[in-house]
Amino acid sequence: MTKSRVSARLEYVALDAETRVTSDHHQSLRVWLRMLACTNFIGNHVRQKLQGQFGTTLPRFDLMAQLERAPQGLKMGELTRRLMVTGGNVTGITDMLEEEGLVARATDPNDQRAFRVKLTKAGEQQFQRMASEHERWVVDLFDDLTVKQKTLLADLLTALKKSATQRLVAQSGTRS
Amino acid sequence: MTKSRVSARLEYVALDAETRVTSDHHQSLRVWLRMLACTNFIGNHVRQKLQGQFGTTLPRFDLMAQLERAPQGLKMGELTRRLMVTGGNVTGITDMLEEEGLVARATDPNDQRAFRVKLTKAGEQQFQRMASEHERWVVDLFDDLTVKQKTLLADLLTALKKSATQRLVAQSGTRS
DNA sequence: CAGAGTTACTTGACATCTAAAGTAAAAACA
DNA sequence: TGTTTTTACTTTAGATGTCAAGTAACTCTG
Repeated sequence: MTKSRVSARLEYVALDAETRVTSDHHQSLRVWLRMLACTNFIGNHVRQKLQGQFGTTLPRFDLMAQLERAPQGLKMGELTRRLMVTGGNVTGITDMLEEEGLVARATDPNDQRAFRVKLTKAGEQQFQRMASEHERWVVDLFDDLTVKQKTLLADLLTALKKSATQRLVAQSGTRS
Repeated sequence: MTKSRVSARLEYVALDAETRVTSDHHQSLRVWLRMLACTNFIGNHVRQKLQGQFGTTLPRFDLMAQLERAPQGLKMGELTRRLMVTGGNVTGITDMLEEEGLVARATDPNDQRAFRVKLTKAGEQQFQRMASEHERWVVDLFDDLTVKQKTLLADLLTALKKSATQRLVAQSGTRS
């Protein structure tokens, strides 16, 4: 009810200068919610496919994807940064993947505290099988967008990431 | 291995018509990853703010946000659809919010199985306080984007959602 | 109206996640 | 050199999340 009322309001906003202010004010929020919905939708789909066809999960796939492009291995901290999750989480997922024999922790010769996490042979093989399928799924979902639209979307996302990062830096700078 | 080779390849793609096909093929994947990174980044920020300033969580806020625009209340199933999460999850979050006195389950007169979940007075008040802050955070993160850019982004996301939805429908249709 | 199938929700097992506290090694420094 | 501080990772408690099985109420059929 209310949701449709909101949508309805947005429809005739273009006609009403008074309401337009409200619309502009809410624009960022609406874009954000739409983006979140989109991401959830696609993410859910990919997750279900990954579970159904390979019996694995999205976080495990993501971690393996990071390792796959780092043949020399990655330290836990590096994985934390790249996956944008907390360290404890990386520890847990790595434990799981290690139990499954897909990754291995190798001691870092330069630092006894750290590990280099690498894909095992089995991990590489499994990842290769999953990666091409994974790409197919994503490409398929994006299929109605033109190359130009995708380029535009990528650029806007880059701009958004930059904006958000700078705002965050500015804010934390002010705080101290 | 393959992935880093891909990145390197993407650099000089503009010069090579033969390779451009490959680039186009990977474009959707790259857009998707960028979108995911963006969403995670902003989501993490909002979550931390919500935790720090109001001691609550993003899923609770999201659920309350849905209820706030539905004064007559929403059934659990409706929440499931809108939040795009499973029913068990909605049950859990609703339980928490109910314990905190922010929402209430009212029996549905037409259906003894169902509830109408509503915000309590306290819930409404708390949500109002959170919502304006929440919007400030988001607006701030989007601040470097122009109105035109945000409009464009919203439109592209709508197109993407539509594409993904249709592809999904087409696929499940084929399957049966 | 009785039985079968649906629907609405909850429960249980388990995998992610975070935040915060803990451990041990490395680095900085006095 | 010996102490302090950082850094790298793990552990813990608790909140989400999924999926699948369970329960109870509705609906549909004959």
